[in-house]
Amino acid sequence: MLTFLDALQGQLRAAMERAFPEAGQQASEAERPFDPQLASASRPEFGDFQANGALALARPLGLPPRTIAKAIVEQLADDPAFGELCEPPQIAGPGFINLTLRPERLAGEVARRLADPRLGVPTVPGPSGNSAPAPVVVDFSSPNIAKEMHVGHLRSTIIGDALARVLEFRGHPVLRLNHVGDWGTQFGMLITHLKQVAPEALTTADAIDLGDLVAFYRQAKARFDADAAFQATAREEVVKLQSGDPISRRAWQLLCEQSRREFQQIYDRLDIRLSERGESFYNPLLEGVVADLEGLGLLVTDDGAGCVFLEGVKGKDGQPLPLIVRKSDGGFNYATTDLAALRYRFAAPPAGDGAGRLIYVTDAGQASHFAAVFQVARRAGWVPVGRRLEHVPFGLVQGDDGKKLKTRSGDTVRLKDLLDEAVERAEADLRRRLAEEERTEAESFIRHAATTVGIAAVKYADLSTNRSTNYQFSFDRMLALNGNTAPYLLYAVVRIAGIVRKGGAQLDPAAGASGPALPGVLHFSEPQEWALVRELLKFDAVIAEVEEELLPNRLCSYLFELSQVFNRFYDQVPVLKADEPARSSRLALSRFTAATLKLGLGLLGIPTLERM
RNA sequence: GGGGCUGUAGCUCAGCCGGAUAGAGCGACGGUUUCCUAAACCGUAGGUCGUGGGUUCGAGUCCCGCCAGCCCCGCCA
Repeated sequence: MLTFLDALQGQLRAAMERAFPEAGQQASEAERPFDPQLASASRPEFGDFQANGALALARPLGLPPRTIAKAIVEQLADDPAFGELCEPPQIAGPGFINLTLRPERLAGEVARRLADPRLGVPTVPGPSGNSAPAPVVVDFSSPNIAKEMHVGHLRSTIIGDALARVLEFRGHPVLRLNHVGDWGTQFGMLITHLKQVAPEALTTADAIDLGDLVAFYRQAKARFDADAAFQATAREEVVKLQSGDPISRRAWQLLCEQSRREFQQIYDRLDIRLSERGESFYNPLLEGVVADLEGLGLLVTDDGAGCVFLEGVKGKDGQPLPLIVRKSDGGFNYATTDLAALRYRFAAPPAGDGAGRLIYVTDAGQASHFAAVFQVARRAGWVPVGRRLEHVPFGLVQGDDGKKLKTRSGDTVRLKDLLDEAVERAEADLRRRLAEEERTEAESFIRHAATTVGIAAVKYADLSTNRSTNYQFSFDRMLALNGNTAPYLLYAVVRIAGIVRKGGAQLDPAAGASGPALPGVLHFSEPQEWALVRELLKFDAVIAEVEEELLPNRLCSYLFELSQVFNRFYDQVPVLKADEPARSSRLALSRFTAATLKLGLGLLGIPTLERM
């Protein structure tokens, strides 16, 4: 619908300017040209679009809104391009202009998209001619080395991946950066502990298997908290590591490699691709960041700490709050690292990534931290004009009790356990249904279907709620076969795929040439067909919206609504039993629906099944 | 004390740049097996959109006050 929307936007504005030339002239000169306020129709009976611009003009023009609407509609009647696109407009209510696209244009658009593997979603053009668009950095997941991935990493990982997929599909080069916590004072105690319990690991390859890193971390932490001598050694170890001591460095690498292997198991299960670029990467740049802030006159030393005082952020005593970038002991902290990373990502290659847009997917609790970092970066001039810098916050994962999700014993929920349970539940559910229906399926089929459904349920539950609010985690709800859930959508794909198979049409548009030919002209007559056509054609606008607003739940809602509209269509209109030419046209709509659901779910990081 | 987020049907949540009669799923009640795997479809009931003001032709949406919950606030990330 985006191409139609663009065309109508221009036609409406031109009509408004022809209807009210003087006011239009003034509006343009004031840099506030007429806005037709074109939007999707709020109800189907109003057509495809509604233009609300006449209402806003009532006051400045001193005319009743319906009179204004009438004048605009009269001008539209003189525009042949408009006449080819739309039925005659209707004026309704206080002065809305309702627009209905001509059926043959809708049908033509369906045919065009069916022949396109991208289903009509355009790719972004380069900024100037042939050159590639600037990359988008999506910073997400970001677990800590030597710790386990837990439920706290779930949303960042899943939301970040979905956003990256949508941006990639739109043709942006995307840098998926895993900003892992691989640097900092905790490595002092970890390395000290490693040196003492397994010194051979530092000289011999694969001498030990660290195995349970979490237990290792706990042991180190326990000793650090209890033993003053250990503490002192650990502090010295931090200094050694930072000064590049080879043995300390080797120990650090061992810990990182072990963690990386464990993280990768989770990423493989979730089918998530990430480039690791941890905090240590920016280590050599920290000095320069602070020096440059000082050179810019932004740095103030307060209580021995290097601070940039924030504008518009006041503390308890009414004094401005600082962002500390150099600790009183001379060390740097996460704010310094975040500033270094931000600057590097915007900087032109080869000294940086040359990013056009920088997206941080972290929990909402870090909002003020990022606001502070962003402010300092802007004041330092590290955010080039025209580039976008966005924190994409999300709420907590809560249990049924409305509190932060914990295990029964009160521990943090490990991501591995969470995924295991989802898959186990999906499998039990599938086996029960197979038994009820007296179906027999291969073990490999059952395991594959259960894994797909279980993981999809976890992902979809997270993505389908507006990310800014906390969300209540519930296996029962996410695995429900009805409602806005992954199982419902996956099953919709299976059913529609079944219809298409039986009807003999090709599902994959890319393979269209080898399958039975589509009808040359699509014929639609029933309102249910038109409702489905209109829903299908919204896909491009939905993708554009997710790209802009970074809200995956908009795509989820769309896919769910599309399934519902399809089910209504299939319930009320015969497809396989219809006579030609309706049969082919209806099969084409079915094929289009399945393709849209598959593509949309794919962009959410959810693979589909042919049978389940 | 300051700042942020949240508050919409019994429950879980949508609600796009302010637009026409506030939506969905679950749960409850009632109806429907001519095509695909009924994991569906149709209908009924259920709302002072936390609350009080304001702006506007028009407010769930914008502004201000208040209430409640969660989170953040100098050297952890």
